[in-house]
Amino acid sequence: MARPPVLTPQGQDFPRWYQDVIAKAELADNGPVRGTMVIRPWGYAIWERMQREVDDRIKATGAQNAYFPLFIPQSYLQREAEHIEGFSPELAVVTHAGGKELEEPVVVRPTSETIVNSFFAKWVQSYRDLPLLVNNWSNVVRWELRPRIFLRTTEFLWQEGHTCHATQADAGAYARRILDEVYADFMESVLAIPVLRGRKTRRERFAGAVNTLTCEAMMRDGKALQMGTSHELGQNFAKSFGVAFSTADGEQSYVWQTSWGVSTRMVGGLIMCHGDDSGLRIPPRLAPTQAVVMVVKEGDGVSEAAAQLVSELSAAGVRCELDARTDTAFGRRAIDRELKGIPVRIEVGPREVAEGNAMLVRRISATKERKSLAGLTAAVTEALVQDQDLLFAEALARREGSTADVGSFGEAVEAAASGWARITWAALGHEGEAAIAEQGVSVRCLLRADGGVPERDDEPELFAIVGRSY
RNA sequence: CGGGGUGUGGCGCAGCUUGGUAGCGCACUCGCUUUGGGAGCGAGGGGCCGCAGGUUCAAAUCCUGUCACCCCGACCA
Repeated sequence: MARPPVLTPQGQDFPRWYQDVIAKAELADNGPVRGTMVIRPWGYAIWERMQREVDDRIKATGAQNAYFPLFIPQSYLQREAEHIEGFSPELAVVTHAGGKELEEPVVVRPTSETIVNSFFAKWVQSYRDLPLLVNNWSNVVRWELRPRIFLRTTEFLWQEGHTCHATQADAGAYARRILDEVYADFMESVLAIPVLRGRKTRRERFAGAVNTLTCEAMMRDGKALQMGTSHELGQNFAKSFGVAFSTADGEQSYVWQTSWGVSTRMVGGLIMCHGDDSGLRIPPRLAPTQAVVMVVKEGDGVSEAAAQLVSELSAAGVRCELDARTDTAFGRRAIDRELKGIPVRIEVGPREVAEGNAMLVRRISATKERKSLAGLTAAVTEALVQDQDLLFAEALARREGSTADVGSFGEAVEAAASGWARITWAALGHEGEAAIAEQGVSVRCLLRADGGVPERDDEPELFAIVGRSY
């Protein structure tokens, strides 16, 4: 009966556990080119759910989707000095095509600020064209030295938003709105991942931005994951690309811009924030399949009862599927669903049908209860709501319990071995930031004392959250 | 780029020291028995031993070179 565990236990080797879950839950495979990945149907279904939820929120802020090209003239990248300096080490450049060498090499987009702005320059003429709010769902390529599937891949999928505003205040407010209403809301209410919203230090800022806002989450091993960023670009790109407009007074002015993105990295965050030694745990609001009705064993009326449950659950709005593959051992199927993180399992067999009930097995609360067939749909919908909250509460408690208030660099580094440290920015500063970097520890973000997002780096009484990161 | 390690069926590994023509577990196929927490038994299929040279009657094994990948340090969603 005692079998070796399906997955390497987290406590034994976390990175190994991560690789194991991805393989066993059939999320993805490594591609043939280093750093590339094949996202398998279950992994992609999760991504599609993320896309849907994020896309709805983006549109609610007034942005519209558009598409910009994969290939960008190399010269475009060079127009913004900091930007090219930041990205040049990781660019993939096409020098040959159509059987001959190209006159001007073409880069595969690492991000689209340059090509987007070259068109914004044409589209924006008047203050009446502002704000211009555009979002692009795409793939991008950044040649990675040390790839890690979903977390840091050479090619990844994401959305990148690009906006133009008439004033700095408007741009700043919009960058903040994306952070709050799109990213943090999605991560907390759908992914059930608590995030700290903060401001990046100069060192951690996006290449070409004047301010980078971030959502930082803690993984189960205590490391931080940057789940999403929203940047204020100031007028840097506007000046490089000539994105200017006539104000109501007839003056020429450069636009103020933002850009912001979340990527398939969130899938990695989902895995590492919620997964346990039995596999994935997908929050109900995200789960592509929320409930699976399993025929445990054939018998009188079993298939009919199972089919009936599926149709009742579907009618109640539960994303639901039937598993009647009784040619495969029950234990195998049950474990497979656990690995994939499906929130609720309903087990029906001859015993249950005879008694007029079914077994409700919950992945997140790890409970198993007998329920009458008549009350099952209500019990499932209630369980889905409760377990969404339970998962969030658990992650929040873990983060709180693994964050230490410290007063020195040394203590911060020590705390970062197992979690995060909170230290005043005055005590740390840029020198401290450089010092802890030697130990592989970085400032994840700056916060106000009340947890609010700072407007400036030099506000008094700021706190730095420091830790190891992916 | 610096340090450490590994390349053997789809996956994970043994075999190498002391050369003799490749094996184990999982997975896969077929059959029977099973089916309430990774089923059992039996029978099968599948390997350029990373690549290229060399030594030898004979190389997965010894020698030389080379490539790839993994882990740890400087950058990134």
